[in-house]
Amino acid sequence: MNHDIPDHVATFPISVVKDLTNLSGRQIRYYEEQGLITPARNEANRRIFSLQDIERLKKIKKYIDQGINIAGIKAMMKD
DNA sequence: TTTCTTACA
DNA sequence: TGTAAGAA
Repeated sequence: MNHDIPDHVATFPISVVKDLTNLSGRQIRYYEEQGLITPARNEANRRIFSLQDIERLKKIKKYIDQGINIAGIKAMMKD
């Protein structure tokens, strides 16, 4: 049986993402507002994140911890 | 109980 | 960025 979760499939609620990234809910929502991440939404308008979203946030946190601002991060991660 | 949006002493 | 409020 395949128990792996495809990295592009969104399944985690924000509470899990907070624990996995050490970012606050405020930060996670703000980064979405800034277009750095685009998590999906479920029928209840709840954000649901994929492993890809989580890796992206970890990368963002790394930059934030280095003192880089949103504009700078946007430029570097502009995919 | 958890998450969402909006607003700001 | 944190936190308060009110809604869902």
